[in-house]
Amino acid sequence: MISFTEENYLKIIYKLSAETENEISTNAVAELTQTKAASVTDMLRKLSEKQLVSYQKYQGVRLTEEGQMLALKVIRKHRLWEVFLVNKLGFNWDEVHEIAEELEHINSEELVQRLDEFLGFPQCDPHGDPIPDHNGRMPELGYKNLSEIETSQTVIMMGVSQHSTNFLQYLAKIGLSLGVSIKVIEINDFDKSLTIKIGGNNSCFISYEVAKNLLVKVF
Amino acid sequence: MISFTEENYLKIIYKLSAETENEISTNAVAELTQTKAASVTDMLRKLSEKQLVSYQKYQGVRLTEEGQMLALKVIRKHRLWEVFLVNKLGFNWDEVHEIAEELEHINSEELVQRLDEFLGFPQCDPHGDPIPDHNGRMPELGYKNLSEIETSQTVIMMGVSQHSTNFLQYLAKIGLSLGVSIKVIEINDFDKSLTIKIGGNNSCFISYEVAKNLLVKVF
DNA sequence: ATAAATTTTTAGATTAGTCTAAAATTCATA
DNA sequence: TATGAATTTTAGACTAATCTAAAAATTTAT
Repeated sequence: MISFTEENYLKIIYKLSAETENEISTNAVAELTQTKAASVTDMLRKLSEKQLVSYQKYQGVRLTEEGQMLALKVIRKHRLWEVFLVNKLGFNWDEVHEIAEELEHINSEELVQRLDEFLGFPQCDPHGDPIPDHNGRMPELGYKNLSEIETSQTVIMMGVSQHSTNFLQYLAKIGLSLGVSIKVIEINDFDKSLTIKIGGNNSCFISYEVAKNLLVKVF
Repeated sequence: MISFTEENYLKIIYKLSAETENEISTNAVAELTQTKAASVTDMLRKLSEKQLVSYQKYQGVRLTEEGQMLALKVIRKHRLWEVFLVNKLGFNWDEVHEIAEELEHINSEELVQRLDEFLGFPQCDPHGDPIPDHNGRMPELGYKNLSEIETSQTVIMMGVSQHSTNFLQYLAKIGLSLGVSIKVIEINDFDKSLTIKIGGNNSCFISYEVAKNLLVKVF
C-alpha cells in the first residue's frame, strides 16, 4: 500500500523530472513538499526500498517505471477532479487546485474510470494541462508557449503552465481566459516583452515571464 | 483543525448515540473503529480536551453540541457523495460505501454546497438515509420499518437500515429494490416472519430480522 | 455483600512522518 | 587542485495513532 504522503512525493518528483534530464536534488523536493531536506532524505530511502525511485545518496533521485506510473495516476486523478469541479460544479479555474490536492488521493480505479467517462474523456484540465489515460499515456496536445510565437501571428489561448492564484487573477484582470484569440502585435527586442491584441479588441502589454507561462494553439 | 481519524471517531459515536439515550461505552466505539479499547480511551481523552465529547473515565462518552455538529457534517458529506456515485456515475448502491468513506473527509464547505446543488438537494442517500442540511438538520422522512406494517397494507420500499453487502445482495436476489411496492400478505404469529408480495408479482417469505431493516413509506 | 467476570484505563512500546543540529560529502572557484 | 560554501545525510527527538500487558474500576451473580 502507498500512503497519501508517499503519493505526494512521487507527484512532486515527477513534476521536477519534467523540467530536466538530470537527477532531482533533495533540496528541490524539500522546497515543493514544504518539508526539510532531512525529511526528504528519509522518504527517499523509503521510496527506494519500495522500488518506486532510484536513489544513491548524495546523487539525487529519479522515478522508476513503477514510480512514474503511480505519479501519473495521481496526476490523472488530480486533473480529472479539476475538470469535474469546473465543468460540473461551476468553480473558477483559480479555486480548484487545493480541493483537487485532496481528491487526488481517493483510491478507486473504478471511480476514476467512471469519472473520466462522466466528464466525456477530457484531454486536458481547466488549466490546459494534458490528462494521462489509465495507462499513463499523455495526449499530445501540441500547444506552444506564447513566448515562441512570432509577430503578427494569431493563436488561441489553451492553458497556463503556472497555477498560482496571483497569476490566474492577473490573467482575468487583463482579459485573458481559455479560448480567447491572441494576436502578437510586437515583440520588444531587449527584454522580449510583447504587445498583444486580445480577442480582437483591446491591446495589452505583457512581460516575457508571463508569455512563457501561456499555452497557445497555432493553426 | 480536526484530523481524518478524529472525524471517524465522532461519526461512530454519533451513530451509536442514535440507538440509545445512554452514554456510549469504550468497547462499543472500539468495535466500530476496528481498534482496541486502549486506543479508544486515548482518543476520547483527546476529543474531550477539544470539547467535542463529554467524557468521564469509566462512565462512557457522549457528543457535545459542537461534536455532534461536526459528526453531522461528515455524515452529510458521506451521503451526498453516495448520491453522486449512484445517480451520476452509475454505481450500484452496494458498491459506494467504501469510496464514500474516503470522500467524506474532503474539506471544503464550498464543495459540499455546490455538490448538494448539483445533485438537486437530495433528501436521502441511495439507501434511504436522510441527508442533514448544512445546519445539521435532518429532514423528517417519516419512513417506517416493514416490521411495523399490518397485514394487507401496501407500502413503498424507500431504504434499508443495514448496509452490509451481504444484505444488499440478498435484497437484489429476492427482487427488492428502492421504489418497488410491497404488500404484506400474512404475518406469522410466533416468529413475526412475513409473507409479502413484491411489485404486484411474486410472493416471497422474509424473516422478522429482514423486515426490521427495510424502510418503507405508507400512504 | 462479596467474589468473579467484565470493562476500562494506564504504562510502556511501535510506526510514519516530521524536526533540529551536527557531521559528511560534493561543488565552485580562486 | 585545495579550500570554503553549499548541499545532503545522520543522529536523536517529537507527535499522532496505534498496540499489548497489566492494573484498576465497575458490573454481575451468587
